[in-house]
Amino acid sequence: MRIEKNVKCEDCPLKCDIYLTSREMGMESMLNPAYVYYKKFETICRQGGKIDNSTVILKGNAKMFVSGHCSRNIILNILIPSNYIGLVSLYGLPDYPYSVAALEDCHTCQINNDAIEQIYQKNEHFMKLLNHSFGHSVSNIIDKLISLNQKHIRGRVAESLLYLSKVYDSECFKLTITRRELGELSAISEENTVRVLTDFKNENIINIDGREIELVDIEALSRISLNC
Amino acid sequence: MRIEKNVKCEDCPLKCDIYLTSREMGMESMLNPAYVYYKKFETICRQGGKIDNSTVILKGNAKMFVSGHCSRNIILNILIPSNYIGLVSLYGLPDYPYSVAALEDCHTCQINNDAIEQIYQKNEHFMKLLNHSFGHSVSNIIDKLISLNQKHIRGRVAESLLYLSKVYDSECFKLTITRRELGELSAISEENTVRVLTDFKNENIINIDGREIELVDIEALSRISLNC
DNA sequence: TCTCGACATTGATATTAATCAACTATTTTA
DNA sequence: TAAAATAGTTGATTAATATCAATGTCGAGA
Repeated sequence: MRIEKNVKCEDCPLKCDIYLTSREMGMESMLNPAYVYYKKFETICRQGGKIDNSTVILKGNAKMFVSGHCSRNIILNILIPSNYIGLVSLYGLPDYPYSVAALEDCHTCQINNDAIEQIYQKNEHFMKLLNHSFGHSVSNIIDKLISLNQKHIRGRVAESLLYLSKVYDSECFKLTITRRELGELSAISEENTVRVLTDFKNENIINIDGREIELVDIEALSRISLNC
Repeated sequence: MRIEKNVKCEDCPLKCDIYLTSREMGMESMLNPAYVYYKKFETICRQGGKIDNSTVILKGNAKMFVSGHCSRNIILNILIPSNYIGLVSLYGLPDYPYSVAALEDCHTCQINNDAIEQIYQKNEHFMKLLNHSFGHSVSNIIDKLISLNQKHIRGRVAESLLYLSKVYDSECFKLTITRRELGELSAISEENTVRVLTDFKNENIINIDGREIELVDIEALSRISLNC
């Protein structure tokens, strides 16, 4: 982790959103964003830690995960540039309910929650957006709950692959996560993750070359993902 | 389901909260709460259905659950008088992410969301509360996610019993749910639910007499619940 | 009171997925 | 570059839980 000086961040969504409103309200000078750089594997925020800022990923991938019992992790999301951390908890929780760790070197932009809170205290539109995002969080986690509990490993891996395809916005992508982490995304063991991937390959549903994955038969993946 | 006329609801928390603010803002007359009665087993709201009101349980128990694949259910919460339905989704989601069904005959108070929204549009305090409640929802479901995925059935049943003890606010309570539903609360089969209950009884951790359950050794239950 | 149906219980079996063990391939680092 | 660490793979075994089958119990209603 390193604070970066003299960063010019043209396309920082957090700054844009907040910057515009703060200027509108003449509170522009309060923002003082910090640009923070994390090396691969570094922790960006830790489950149980105090939330005191809103962070947006500018560059690099990160994983949002929860540490369960026996230090077994479940990955909730893969974060890509423009994704927020912490904002979902503004006014909500004092502590992070999850951890975030860098999968690659990550550049972030962080703004203190006090500043955001003061600016948005009377901004109904922003609060609505925040609530909306909360609602979707609840909905996503409920979906995950059902998947993990009721789908078999083939369905869970298929779902994860389809999810990653959406995240990377292509049917052909290079994984930023290990097989173990792909397992944690589906909440199954590393070994079974590999086995299912191999099966899918042999069934000509996907192509694998190391971390390069190509979804060949999306139709089949969707069908497998929906079966329980 | 039956709309009840001429109900006097002295201790309706929804009405109180909203009533006070609406009076403050001179919008009292917009509320028009409906008092609705549901017979045991009736659906109070259905997963995927449009959310157009906020409902508070005045009397009776209900279950909040999600229907997964193969119409297998997972119960998220048991609702008791004073618990809200739908409010958590105000501004958030257009559709219910869960269903609620009456476990007993239930009396409810329902207020149209449009009315609440207009009253609270500029009420920062209420929005904060709403966000706070959202944060806790996320947090609770994440906990459930970890439990279901990483705890064994003994731990999950122990956790459910401790949860029910909190809901019913006593170490000795009469279940409002069947064994099957107790299983759905722990996301395990009915048969294994019975087996674990019987084991707990033989280990003198609980006493069972039909639907009457007494938690004898809470210490042990907590320990079992925390083991993975 | 009898019967039906929902609920509860128990044992046997099958299935699923985790774990263990061994090994190969690929990166990192000294 | 060699050695060590990390990542990926495969097979065998074990453990956990679901499912199936049978039976018991209780209350509501004819």
